[in-house]
Amino acid sequence: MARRYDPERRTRIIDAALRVIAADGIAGLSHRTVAAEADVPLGSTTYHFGSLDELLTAALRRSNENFARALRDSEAFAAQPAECAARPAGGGPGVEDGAGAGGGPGALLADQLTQVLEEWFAGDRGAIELEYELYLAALRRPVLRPVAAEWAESAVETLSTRTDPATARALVALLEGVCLQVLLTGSAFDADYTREMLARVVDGRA
Amino acid sequence: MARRYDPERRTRIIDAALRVIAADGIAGLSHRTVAAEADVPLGSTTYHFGSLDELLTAALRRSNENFARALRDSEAFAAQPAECAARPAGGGPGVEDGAGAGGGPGALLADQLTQVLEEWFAGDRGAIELEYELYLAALRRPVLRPVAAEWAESAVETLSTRTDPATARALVALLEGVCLQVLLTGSAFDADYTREMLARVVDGRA
Amino acid sequence: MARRYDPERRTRIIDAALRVIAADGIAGLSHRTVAAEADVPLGSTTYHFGSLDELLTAALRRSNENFARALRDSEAFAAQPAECAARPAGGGPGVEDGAGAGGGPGALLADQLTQVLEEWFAGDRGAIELEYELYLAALRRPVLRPVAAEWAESAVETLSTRTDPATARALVALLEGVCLQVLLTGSAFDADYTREMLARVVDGRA
Amino acid sequence: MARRYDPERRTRIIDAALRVIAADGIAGLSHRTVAAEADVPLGSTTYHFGSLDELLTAALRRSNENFARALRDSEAFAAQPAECAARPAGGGPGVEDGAGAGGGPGALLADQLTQVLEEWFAGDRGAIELEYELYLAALRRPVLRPVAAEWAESAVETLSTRTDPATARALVALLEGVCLQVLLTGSAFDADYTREMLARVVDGRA
DNA sequence: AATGAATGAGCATTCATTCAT
DNA sequence: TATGAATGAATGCTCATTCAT
Repeated sequence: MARRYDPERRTRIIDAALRVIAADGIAGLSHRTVAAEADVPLGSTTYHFGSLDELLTAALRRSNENFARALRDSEAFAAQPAECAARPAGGGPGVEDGAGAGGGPGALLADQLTQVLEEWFAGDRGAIELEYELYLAALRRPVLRPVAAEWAESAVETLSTRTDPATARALVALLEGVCLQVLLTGSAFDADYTREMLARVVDGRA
Repeated sequence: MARRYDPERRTRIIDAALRVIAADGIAGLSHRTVAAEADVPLGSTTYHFGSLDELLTAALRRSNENFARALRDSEAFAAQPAECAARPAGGGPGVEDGAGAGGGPGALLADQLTQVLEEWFAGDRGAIELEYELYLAALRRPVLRPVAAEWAESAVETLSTRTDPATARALVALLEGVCLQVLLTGSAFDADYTREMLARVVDGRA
Repeated sequence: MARRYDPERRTRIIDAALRVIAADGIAGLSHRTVAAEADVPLGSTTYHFGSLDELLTAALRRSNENFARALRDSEAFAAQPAECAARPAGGGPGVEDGAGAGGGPGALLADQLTQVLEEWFAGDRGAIELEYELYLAALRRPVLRPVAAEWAESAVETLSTRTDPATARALVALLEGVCLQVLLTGSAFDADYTREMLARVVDGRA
Repeated sequence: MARRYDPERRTRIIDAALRVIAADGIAGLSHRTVAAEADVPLGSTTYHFGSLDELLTAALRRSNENFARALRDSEAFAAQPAECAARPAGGGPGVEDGAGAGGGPGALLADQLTQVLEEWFAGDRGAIELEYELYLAALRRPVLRPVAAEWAESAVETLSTRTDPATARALVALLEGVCLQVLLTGSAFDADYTREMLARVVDGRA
C-alpha cells in the first residue's frame, strides 16, 4: 500500500467521520468504521486523532462550519430588511411582511427564520440529525462544550445583526426547542406556529 | 443464590439502569453494568429485557414519571391556579404582580417557570443531565420517540392549564432551548433573561 | 466449536499460562497467547480471568504449589537429622556431616539445602527461571505481593522445622541471593561456597 | 524545531528512560514514552538507540553507576577503613566495638552494611524499585547479564576491601535476599535481624 | 422460569518500525 | 544527520447473545 504523502488525509478522515455519524450515529463511530469509510489504514486514524474525542471535536467543528455556510448562503435569510421593505409587492412568497404573524415589526425576521427551518427540514433529514447529534453530544462530553459554545455564539451573532443580542439568544433557544420537538417526537414541522412564536419574542422587546 | 420469586426485580433493574446512565451515560449502559449495579445475575437482565432498547425505553418512561412528579411537587409551580380560577373570566390583564418581568400579564407564569428551572439547576446537576440524555436519545432511537412524545405532550398539557395550548407548546420549546444552552455550553443559567423571554411568549397572545 | 461444559478449563488456562511464561516470559503473556496455548477461544480466558493480573496471580500461586511439592519430595531435604546421625557411615554421598563445611552442627542442614539447589540447577533451567520470574514480578505488581509473601512464609516455615525461625528466614534470603546471582549473571552455581555460607548462618546461632 | 547539535541528547534520553521506568516500570518503556519524557522527537530515540534492549542496557549501566556513587558517598560505609589499615596485620578479632551484634569481629561491618540498607529504605522507595527492576530484568534478557554481572562484581569488590572475597560475595547475596523479601512481600525492613545475620556470615570465617 | 458459562466480534489504543525527506 | 508521518500488528478488554441446564 503505497499511500504515503497524503496531505489531505486528516480532512478526509473528518469527512468520513461525518458520513459515518450521519449513517449510524455517534454510537457507530469507531476508529475502524471511520478508517474503512475513509479508505485509510486503521493506524492512520489513531495517528491523526489521538482519541475518538479528538476526532469528534473536529467533526463538530466542521459541522458547525457547514451549517454556518448553509445559513449564510440561504436566500431566505440573506434578504435585508431595508431591501425587503423596498421590494415591490408580489415578490417572493415568504418575505412579504407577516405571512401569519400579526404584522408586528418582528414579522419579517420571524418569517425568514421560519423559512430557513422549513428549507432545512425539507432537505436531507439525515443532515439535520447529524448536526443535532453532534451538538447534543456535548451534554456528556465536556471536551465538546467549547465547540458547542462557539456554535451557539456564532448563531447568536448572526441573528444579532437583525435584533438585540438577548432577543437573538432567545430566538436561537426557541428555534432549537422547536427543532428538538420535531426531531425527538417525530411530529411535523408547523411553520405557522413557529412563525407566530418567533414573532412574539421579537416583538416583545420593550 | 436463592432469589426466585422477586416480583420487584424488573423495577430494581430499571432503577439500576438510571443510576448507571447517570454515572456513565447511555454509552455505559450494558447488560453487565446494569446487572452489577442491580446486584442481579447477568442472565436476569436479558431475561426481563430482551434488548437494551427495551430497557432504555423503560428507563426513559420512569425518568419522565420522576420529572412529572417533581414538577407537580414544585411549590413554585403548584401555585395560584386557585386565584386564576377565581379571577373573573375574560377579565383584565391577568395577574399583574409578576416579580421581575415588566408587569405584562404573563409575568406570573413566566416567573414561576423560571423559578422551577432555577430550582432544577440548583439541585443535582447529574439528575438533569440524566433526564436530558435519555430524552435526547430519541433523536437516534426511533423506539424512544413515542415515549419522548408522551413526555412533551404531558409537559404541554401541564402548562395548558395556565395558557392556551400553542403558547404552552412554545413555552416548553423555549424552556428546552434555554436548558440546552446551559447544559451544552456550560454557561450559567440566566434567570432574568429567561423570565423576560418567557413573558414575551405568553404576553404575545393575540 | 462445541466445547461447552469444560469444568477443567480454568485449570488448563493456568497451566497454559505457565508454559507461555516459561517460553517467553511474562512479557509474552497475553490473553491471546495463553488462549492459543490452552486451545480455548480468546473470550474464554477473559471470562475466567477478568484481567491479566488475575491470571498472573493464579499462575504464581500454582507455581508456589509446584515448588512446595518439589521441595517436599526432594530426597535430599526429606532426610531427618536424627536418622542421619543414626545412619551408618558410608551412607549417601552428601549427607555425611560436613562435606566441606567445617563440621559445625549446621553442616548437615547446609549440606542438604545445597544439594536441593544443586538438583534444582541441574534440572530444567526454564523451570527455575519461570518460578523466579513470577516471584520477582511482585516487585512491580502489588497484587502479587500477598502471594509472594505466602511463598516466602511457607519456605521459612519449612526450614523452621530444622532451626529457629530467624535463622530460617536468613537461610531463605541467602539462598535467594545466591540463586539470583547465578541466574542474573550467568555464573555457575558454586556448591562448596554455598554450603559454607549457609553453615555460617546456621552455626552462628547464639 | 532547531535542536541540531545536541551532544547531550543521548544522555538526556537515558535519564528520561530511568524516569519512565521509575514511574511505570520497564513495561511502560517505549520509544514513545521516553521521547515524550525527554522532550525529544520520536525519531531521535530510535536513531540513538537501535532497539529498546540497547536503551535498557544503557539505563542499567547508568543505574549501576548511580548506586555505586551512592554507596561510595554513604557516610555509614565510608567509615573506618583507616582504623582497619592501622590495625596490626594478623591481629586479634578485629573491630570489636560493633553496635548491636554481640561483639563478634564482624560486628562493625555488619552494622555499617545494615545502616546503608536502612538509609536506602528510608529514602525514596521508587529509587530502590527502579534499581532492582533493572537488575532483575537480566533474568529474562541475556543482553543485560554482562551489565548485571558488572554490578555484582563491583559490589563484591567494594566489600572485599573489608573481608575476603568469598565472604564478600555471600554478604552481597544475603543483602540482596533480605532486600528482595522486603520489596516483594511488602514487609518492613528488620535492622536487628539483618545485622545479626550479616555478622554471622562475617564471623564464620574459618 | 431463571441462570451463568461460554464465545466470537468488536472496541480504543499503543507500538516498533519503516521510509521519504 | 535527523525527523515525523505512516502503518499493520498486537494488546487488554467489553460486549450482546446463545444455550444447556
